[in-house]
Amino acid sequence: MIEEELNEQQRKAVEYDGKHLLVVAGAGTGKTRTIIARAKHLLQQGVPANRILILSFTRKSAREIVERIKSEIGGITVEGLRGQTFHSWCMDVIMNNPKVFMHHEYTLLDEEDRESCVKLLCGKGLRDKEKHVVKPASILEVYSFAINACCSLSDAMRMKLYDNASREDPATLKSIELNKPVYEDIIKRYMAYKTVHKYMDYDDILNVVSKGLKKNAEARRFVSSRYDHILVDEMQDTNPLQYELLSSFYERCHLFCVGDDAQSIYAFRGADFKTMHNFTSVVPQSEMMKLTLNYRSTQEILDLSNWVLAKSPLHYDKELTAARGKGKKPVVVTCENEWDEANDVTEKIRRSIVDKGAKYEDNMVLSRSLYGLRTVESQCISKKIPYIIFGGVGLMQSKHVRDVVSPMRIVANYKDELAWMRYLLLWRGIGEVSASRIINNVIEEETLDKCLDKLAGNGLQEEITLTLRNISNMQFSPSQAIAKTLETMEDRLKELYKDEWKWRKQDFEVLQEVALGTAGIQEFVSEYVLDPKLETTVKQGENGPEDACILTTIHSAKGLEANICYLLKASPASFPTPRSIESGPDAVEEERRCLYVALTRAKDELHIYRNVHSIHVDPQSEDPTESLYFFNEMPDELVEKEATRTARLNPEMDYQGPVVGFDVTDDFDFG
DNA sequence: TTGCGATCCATTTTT
DNA sequence: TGGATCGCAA
Repeated sequence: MIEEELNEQQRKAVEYDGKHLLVVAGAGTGKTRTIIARAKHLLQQGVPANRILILSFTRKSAREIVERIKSEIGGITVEGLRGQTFHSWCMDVIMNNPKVFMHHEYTLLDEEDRESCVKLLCGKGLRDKEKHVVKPASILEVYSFAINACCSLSDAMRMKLYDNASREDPATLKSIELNKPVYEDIIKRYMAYKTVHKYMDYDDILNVVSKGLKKNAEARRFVSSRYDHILVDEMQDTNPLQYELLSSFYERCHLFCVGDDAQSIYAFRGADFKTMHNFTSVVPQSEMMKLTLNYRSTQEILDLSNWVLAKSPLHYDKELTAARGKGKKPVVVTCENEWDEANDVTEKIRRSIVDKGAKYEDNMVLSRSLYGLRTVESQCISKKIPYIIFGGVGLMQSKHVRDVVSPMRIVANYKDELAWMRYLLLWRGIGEVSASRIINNVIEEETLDKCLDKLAGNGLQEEITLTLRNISNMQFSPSQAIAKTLETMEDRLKELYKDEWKWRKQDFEVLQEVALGTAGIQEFVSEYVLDPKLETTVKQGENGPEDACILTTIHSAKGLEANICYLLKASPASFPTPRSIESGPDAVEEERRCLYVALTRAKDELHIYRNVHSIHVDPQSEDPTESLYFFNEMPDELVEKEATRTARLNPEMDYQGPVVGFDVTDDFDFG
């Protein structure tokens, strides 16, 4: 057992014995450690493990916390201790209380299903009253925001479609009022469609429980009496809907919430970090505490992070101090373009291994977007550097896996129209029209078997029915069902994916592995929507998956740390993005917090990349991408500067400052 | 109606 | 870079 020392602030929080507590914890101040210590403290006080609930925002951190508790707490039984996302917890609540919520036999829609659903309802070429094209995705965005932020449709439209324009702007208001019926119509039809087909989307999971508990005092009493303590991680990402949900537990449970307002980067999902500032007035009988001592980074890295935050017009009241003391200054690397950047990053990674004896996993590459990781990824491949991508499209979302899962979904719930559609369209000779006809013909039957009999009567290719029958006969061995499905579908899949099939096929071995952990088709298909266990993609497993460098989006990096961090594309027009500039100051500040999250991941070394053109940026420029650039006017003493060879050879580059850490041996290998 | 090829498009972030 | 969409031929 690792008995890590808690500092005074942490200990006070951990041993808090009032009702509700919010711990405002800066980056690297031991947020997770505090939650774990709290859980441990409660267990030692004799609180049964099954009366403690740990909630987090992402699956990754929920999983990590529970794993760490299990490994760090010896001697006490942690059986029944649960760490879940808000979504998976609410799903459990729905399943355990079927009579209260009445949604236990609904099929979950994932993001893609949901979009095809709305596409269906929109028809093609839908336009609003001002003749602008309305994209199904933006309807969903507005709808989802309204639910999560608990706001009106008009407000959601204003935030999402009108760049968060002022509430008073008459032109905007007029436009919203004019177009609202268009959105309202589709949304209503979407909601009706979900009800008819017994579908539930991500937002419904929270909404059903939150509203259900709020309305029904009896249910509230019953459900909340299941727990004594609720520990909430990443509190700054909690949106109004989740607040509402938690409010049903104020009375009977103790809340222990941990978060950092400066790391709030989920405003696009309705989270508002300012709510955290009001915690003590919103939550009755609550108190607030702070953690300010940083254990992760060296002072130099924190100095830069503090500077970024201090330049914000918002007041974060944060000045982190490094418990570890001095180290190396962050390095700003100027490069020519993204290939030059990727080359330099991968070269540094390679050298950290060869020269310094580091492991691959000591290296973390951070990017604003998934897209931005591409170049580094391809360099990793050509240089044979093993890597893991966090925040990537999981295996479960990939096309070929969904293809194979679709017949399984049909068997799990043969009324699942969307699954039928996807499955039938796969086959040669069946397009949208025939597929709809077949579905209408078949779906009214009373049992799956009758359904299949009727399907067979349609004179279709034999494999279409055979695949479904096979799965139906293997209801309780999903792994074998996958194998059998591959047999009957392989010819068609080969035809569809051509030479890609060779590598796509390998994914199914992993999928079968996952399926072994579930009791049946039913469980397999519903679990994968909520918790696709394969959300990371490991490639280039030269040293096996145990040691690989981490490529991640900043959003997925929250809670992670690494000795050496590389922040990509920290150039103007990237920090902040033009898009956020258009959306106003709030969005720009969210970008700043994003940058802050990125900087504070680094323990020892931080390399910040920007392109050559960033050097010419004029803070007085008319162009907001230049004037708002976060690294404008950065004091020289905070960082070291260097340039890649290519950038340096660029004749246009008239950078006068010192070029540090650059010599011939520093260059990359052209051969 | 289906399926293929060409063209154009845009690229935040997550449950 | 690929992805989604559009238009055209079978």
